[in-house]
Amino acid sequence: MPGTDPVCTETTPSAARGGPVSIALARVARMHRIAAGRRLKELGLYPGQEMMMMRLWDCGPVRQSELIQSLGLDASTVTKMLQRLEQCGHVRRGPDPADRRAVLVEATDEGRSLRTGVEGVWSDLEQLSLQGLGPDDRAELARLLGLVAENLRVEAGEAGECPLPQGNR
Amino acid sequence: MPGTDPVCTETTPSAARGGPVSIALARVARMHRIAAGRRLKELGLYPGQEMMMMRLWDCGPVRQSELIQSLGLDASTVTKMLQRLEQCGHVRRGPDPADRRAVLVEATDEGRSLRTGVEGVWSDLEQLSLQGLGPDDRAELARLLGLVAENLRVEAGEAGECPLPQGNR
DNA sequence: ACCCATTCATTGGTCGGCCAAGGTAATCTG
DNA sequence: CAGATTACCTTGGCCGACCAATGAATGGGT
Repeated sequence: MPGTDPVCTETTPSAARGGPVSIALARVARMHRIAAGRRLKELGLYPGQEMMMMRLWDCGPVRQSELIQSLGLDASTVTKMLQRLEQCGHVRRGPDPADRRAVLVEATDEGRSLRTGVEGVWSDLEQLSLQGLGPDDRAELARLLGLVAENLRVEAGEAGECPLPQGNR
Repeated sequence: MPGTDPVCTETTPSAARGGPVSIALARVARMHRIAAGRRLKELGLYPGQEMMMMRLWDCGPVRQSELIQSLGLDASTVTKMLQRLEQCGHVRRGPDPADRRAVLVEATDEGRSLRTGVEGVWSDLEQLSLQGLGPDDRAELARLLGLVAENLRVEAGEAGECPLPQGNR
């Protein structure tokens, strides 16, 4: 610790020695999100909104609470995101006649028109990320990520479980 | 718009069909971050700050610009984060005598005392995430994540490259 | 019928993160 | 040595995301 220049050009902080995979995961995810953001920006979307729209494309008019559950996000996050999406014209919101405190959400035609663009972004990103990986490597990666997701699902807010494919209400 | 109940309990949005790995990656990363956040909160840190502190633990007094580069974050993000960390007493900042526009950052003793806690959180998280994975699966996951990181590094802001292990100035 | 617990959504606050602009200091030119 | 260009940081604005607290409507007990 005397007059040494610590150089410090370590790529992995020493305190993260105990979690190499976690570090790699965090880094990859951030880069992935950045790359997604760049592409989504040209569509007029912010990262995170594309998931919302995907859900709406599949669903037709949905109650906000179902969106919250299926996305695994906080209620307030969804509220604000929908307010912005509504103001941009991508989404329409209205009261639920069956439950006067609920809100029904639906993609507008303009929102639906984003679909092909988002799909393109998404598959483009997939292709970029997995460049140079053979089919077996890709499958293996998917499998391992699935296992990790299962491990984390227990304690994290469980985003996206679907135990009952039964008629909803 | 007829009386159909689309059920919609799909766990994967159909529009994301083209990027299964990307979807899994995003989900896992978010759950991972949430789990990290829960644990870091008990240490008085917010998710993201731990990386900053790790860097500072390794480095001694560093110029802010080096932090920016090694973390791969935006300059403004680092500025604000450091302002908050300074106000919490985890970090000290001062002028660089050699360059009057630069700022030197250093962890305080209080900041250094967080290290064991953060290491614990990190390894705890690693253990939770990789539960049930054998050593070879873990190595495989690390390898595949490394490949993906390399693919994304090209276009994303390259967080954490260290091309020249040479004495700096 | 009544009250109480639950659900649904919103607001306000905080943080991490980005971008765009700006100001100051160093450095590279001519 | 003057002028333009770069590097370093800060500010302000915006968005995604969390938590905590609130209000409104529903539903269940007794």
